[in-house]
Amino acid sequence: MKLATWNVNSLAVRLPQLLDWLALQQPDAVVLQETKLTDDKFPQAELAAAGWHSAWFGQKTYNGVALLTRHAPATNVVRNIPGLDDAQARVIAGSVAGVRVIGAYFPNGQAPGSEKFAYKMGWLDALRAWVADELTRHPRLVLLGDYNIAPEDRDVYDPVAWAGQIHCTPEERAHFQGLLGLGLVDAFRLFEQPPKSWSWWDYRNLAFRKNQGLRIDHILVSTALQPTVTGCSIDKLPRKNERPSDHAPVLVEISA
DNA sequence: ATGACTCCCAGTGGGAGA
Repeated sequence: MKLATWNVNSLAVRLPQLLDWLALQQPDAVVLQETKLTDDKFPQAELAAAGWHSAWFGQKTYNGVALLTRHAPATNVVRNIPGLDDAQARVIAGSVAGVRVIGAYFPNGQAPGSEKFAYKMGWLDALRAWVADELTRHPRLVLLGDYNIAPEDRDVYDPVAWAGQIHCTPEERAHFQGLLGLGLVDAFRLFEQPPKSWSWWDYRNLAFRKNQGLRIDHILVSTALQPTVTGCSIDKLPRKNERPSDHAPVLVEISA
């Protein structure tokens, strides 16, 4: 099966592109972040007309996530982290063909020491505890989305300039390692990849043209699934659109 | 360079993103 994650930065703006991309890639399941739509505005009919089942969870202006599936509706759908009192719509999980799929839009964190950074840390604590629990029930699990964390210096176009900055702080990287410690592996790094592989490029400064970006969108697979992973890649093509999201989709292929 | 762009809600400016 083929799974994908894409921060679309407004589903209202990106829906035509998303439909084109789904037709091209034909994934089995896709998680979206930053839909920026209240639930009443989710384009369920348009996606259904294109052959997609949808589960969604949004809010006004910010955040918002969705889980699209090709063959059947996702089952046992969960919205946000159980037990975490969170006003922000950041997580949607569901079971797809025997795989537990958790799509997440991790908090940005703004700047180390800020209130939003503290929120990010608390959210990451809750996520880790919940994913640990999910793994006991669902050994075949994929955690994918916009992590807003660049795990290593090789995931940053200018690691000196970004040292200690948001997405690159030791605290955020420790949380990423903590998720790996649950028994998850970064699918992208299971394979040889082009150097300077990023999933996000700033809209400003001709950053995409200069390939100045960060790898902050990730697909973590459980150790039970790891032997069945046959590929993982970033699809830069949508970032070349006339009106792109600032993020590119990431895809993983699982043979089982 | 505390910028640059894009999106949103607002309403002709400002917050947020990363």
